[in-house]
Amino acid sequence: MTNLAGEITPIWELNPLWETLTEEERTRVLGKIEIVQYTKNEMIHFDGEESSHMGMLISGKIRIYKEGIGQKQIIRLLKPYDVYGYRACIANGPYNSNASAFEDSVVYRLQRDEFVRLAKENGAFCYGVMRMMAQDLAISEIRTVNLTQKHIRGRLAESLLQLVHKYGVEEDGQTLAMLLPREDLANMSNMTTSNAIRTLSQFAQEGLVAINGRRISILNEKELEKISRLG
Amino acid sequence: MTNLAGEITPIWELNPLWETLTEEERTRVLGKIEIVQYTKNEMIHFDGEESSHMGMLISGKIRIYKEGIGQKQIIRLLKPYDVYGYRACIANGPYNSNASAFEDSVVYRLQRDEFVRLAKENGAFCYGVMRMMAQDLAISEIRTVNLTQKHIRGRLAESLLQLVHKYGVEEDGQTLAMLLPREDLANMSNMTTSNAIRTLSQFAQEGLVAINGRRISILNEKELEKISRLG
DNA sequence: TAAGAAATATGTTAAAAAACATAATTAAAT
DNA sequence: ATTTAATTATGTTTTTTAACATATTTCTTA
Repeated sequence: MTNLAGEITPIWELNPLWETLTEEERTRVLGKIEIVQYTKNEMIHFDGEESSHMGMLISGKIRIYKEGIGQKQIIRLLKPYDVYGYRACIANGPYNSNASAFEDSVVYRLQRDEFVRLAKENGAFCYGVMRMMAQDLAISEIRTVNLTQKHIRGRLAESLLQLVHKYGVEEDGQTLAMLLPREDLANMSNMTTSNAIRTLSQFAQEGLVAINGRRISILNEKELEKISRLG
Repeated sequence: MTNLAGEITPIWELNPLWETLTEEERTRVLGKIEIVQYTKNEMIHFDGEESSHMGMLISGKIRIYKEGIGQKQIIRLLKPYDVYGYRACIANGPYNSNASAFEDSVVYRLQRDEFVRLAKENGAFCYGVMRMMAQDLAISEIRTVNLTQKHIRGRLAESLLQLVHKYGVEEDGQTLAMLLPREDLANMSNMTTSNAIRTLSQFAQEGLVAINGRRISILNEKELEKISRLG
């Protein structure tokens, strides 16, 4: 972790979450933000550790995950301008998941007390944070059912589609812009790495995807959706 | 569903969530609350249906669940003075789960717009609702890992312990106060009904619990905790 | 650039859980 | 009170997934 010096881009231009801040709050917050850099695979925070900051990813990619019984469970992946750690700050308690940099990443971070102060003094901001949390809660509950009830093929298909929607594809219109190791794909999909590798290569044999090392191209999105839907 | 007439008990005496309301808001809200009765197994709301109300359970028990691929998934069980449906109201969208009365139940319910108005006009109330949601989100994420990574015995042990902590035990200090059909126990624990029955009877053979029809007594909580912890 | 480590691939075996089957018991309805 | 339906119980089979094993390839890094 390295603290960087430099100009802070006005955060309300990066994520509409901050648009409800007053002029006074904007000035204050901009003065409080730290620019922090993490290197590939560096830990950002730990499950169980008392929350100290919330953050907004500026560049790079971050994974949020929990350590299960011998296996990691990726809860969500972040792309630039996504925020993280805000739930623990609001709960005024420990983080309930780990965060680590997927690749070299830069974040803006804000101390818990500053963030909580905004939520307490600005009702519109509070309401916005709450709506974001309501969204995350719905996603989490849907996810639980998907991960527990779908079979391996359905879970993997779903993860691939999530990657498409989260990070998009390259100019060819089908190659995932996110180059994810099989292990992370497995941790997203609640399966062992072996099974992620095996199932992905089955998908390739069936012509649903094309594999070129870590580069995965989605050849038949419709069919993957069907596999995901039917479990 | 039956609308009942009668006095509304001041809700801030039932659940501290409402304590932040001003005198004016208290009077207004009390005038808006409806008393509604549901009979055993009656549906209260459906997944996907546009949210119209949030509610607070006054008497009885309610299950919140999602329909998975051919199997229900119980997300949480409510006891009196728990609230439900508030997430969908805040998100200003559809419910993302089903709610049904586990037994004859009475609820106080409040229209979405009224609830949202409180959250928008009263920052302290908004903050309280948000903290509750932060709690629910943490629980949901922990639950996902537990349900996906623990084995059957671990999942069932965990459900039994949850029932102890949620609804408590009878005067003998060990018999669950909640008489849950095996099917619901299975739906809480992400397993088939057969496996819930089989595993529970294994626990009984091992002296961890005693079964008397639907009455389950917890004989060795320590050991159940161990089984739950180790998966 | 070579050696070592990590990641990917694929086959085989073992364990876990679902599906299926059928009986016994209990609860509900007439 | 008696029939019917639902729930509980338990055994057997099949499917699914993890665990294990071992090449092969691709990245690191010295």
